[in-house]
Amino acid sequence: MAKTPKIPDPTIERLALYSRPLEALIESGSPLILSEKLAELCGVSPAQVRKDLAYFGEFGVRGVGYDVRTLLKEIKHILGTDRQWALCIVGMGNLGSALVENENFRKRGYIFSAAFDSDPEKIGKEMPCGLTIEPVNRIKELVRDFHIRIGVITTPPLVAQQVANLLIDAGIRAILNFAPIRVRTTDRCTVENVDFSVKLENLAYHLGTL
Amino acid sequence: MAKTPKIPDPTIERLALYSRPLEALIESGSPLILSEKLAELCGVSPAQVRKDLAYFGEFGVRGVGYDVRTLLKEIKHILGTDRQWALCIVGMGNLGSALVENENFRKRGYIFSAAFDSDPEKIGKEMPCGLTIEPVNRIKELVRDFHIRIGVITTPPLVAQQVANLLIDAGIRAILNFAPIRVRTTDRCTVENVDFSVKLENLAYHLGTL
DNA sequence: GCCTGTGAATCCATTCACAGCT
DNA sequence: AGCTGTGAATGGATTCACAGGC
Repeated sequence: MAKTPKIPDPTIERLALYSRPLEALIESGSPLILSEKLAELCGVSPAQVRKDLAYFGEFGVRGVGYDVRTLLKEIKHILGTDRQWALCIVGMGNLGSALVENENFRKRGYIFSAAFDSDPEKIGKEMPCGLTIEPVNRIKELVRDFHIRIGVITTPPLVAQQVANLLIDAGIRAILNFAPIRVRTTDRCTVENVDFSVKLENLAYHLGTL
Repeated sequence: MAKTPKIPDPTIERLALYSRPLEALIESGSPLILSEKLAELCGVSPAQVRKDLAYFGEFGVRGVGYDVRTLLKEIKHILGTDRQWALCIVGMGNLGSALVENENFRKRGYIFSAAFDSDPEKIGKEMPCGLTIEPVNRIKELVRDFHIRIGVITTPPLVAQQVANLLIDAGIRAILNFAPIRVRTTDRCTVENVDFSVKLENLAYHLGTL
């Protein structure tokens, strides 16, 4: 990947957004798309779309538009979605179990290669997707053996930080955290937090008192 | 709720964030917290904390700090987390089922009052939480009867927009959408999107090619 | 003519630095 | 003295508006 001078973080978040309708467009034929149309499909402004894409190169043709197929390929390359990524997940409750079965992940190249829990009841159980639940003390070993670079945390909040530490210690470089606390990391390791109730509270606020 | 002139959206997102450690602090005793400490727990700057809170009033005491208990109460009031909200959810696959069982929601006052699916196999089944899965054609009726104001979408992407339309038509004022497409709404209805794979692609990008 | 690519202008959020209370 | 509350300054991201190329 070339030395990209300074890309706004929101931009790379939107690139992922753009790829969704592009995938659909490939199915449904039309080979060309305009920034205006793509913008509408994603709920952003056309100028935004053009600027975001321009950070990475000249993917369009002036006076014409963007070729859907090559645009998608470029975006996937930028994001790294044109390769496969091995994931592990810690905390096999309802949410964890739902995630490993989720087709959306696999379709985009994210493969769950190991699942962990601390509950002796769960350890050793095989899941519908074929994975067997492993004890947390095997994290380091399996992360190494399967070349896992991304970890997913779906534990209760009280143990999330400890689990994050275990993952970092095992060499994990990126964490997707579903527990409703901020986990702390070293700068070797990136974290993205997904907190459902934060989103709900957002909605509740906008609903006001009515 | 007072006429709040112009609150940045990120601010209200962070209010929800602040409430998490505050809840924990109430358990563990200490009645007072400084903006600096709260900031550290949430991974933001102290000035940010003070500014965010100041949008809504003077909750702290100069030279002293914030009283944990009253601060949490104020935040909850602002966000509307001091009341209960009835939710409905459409799409009872793995993810939907995991969400309705999630304790986190209930603890914050979000109560699932109805669950819908279009699969005849699933309709009529009772879930561990006690809800029975209803057919989508009862959305309007049940939304009305249970005074539901927030809808959650956990369907496959292809039907998400139709479902959103049904919800809006039924009078829903806010939607939490887990399907990986942008759903369009009227301005009577707010949407928050939660797209896991966008987050993963973010992480993959930051990992680069290594 | 038409739509992309892009510097300039605008808008918005965060940080700074200090005034104001206790 | 200490820490919050807040206008002013800074830093970034979005939008504008037009130049560039088919």
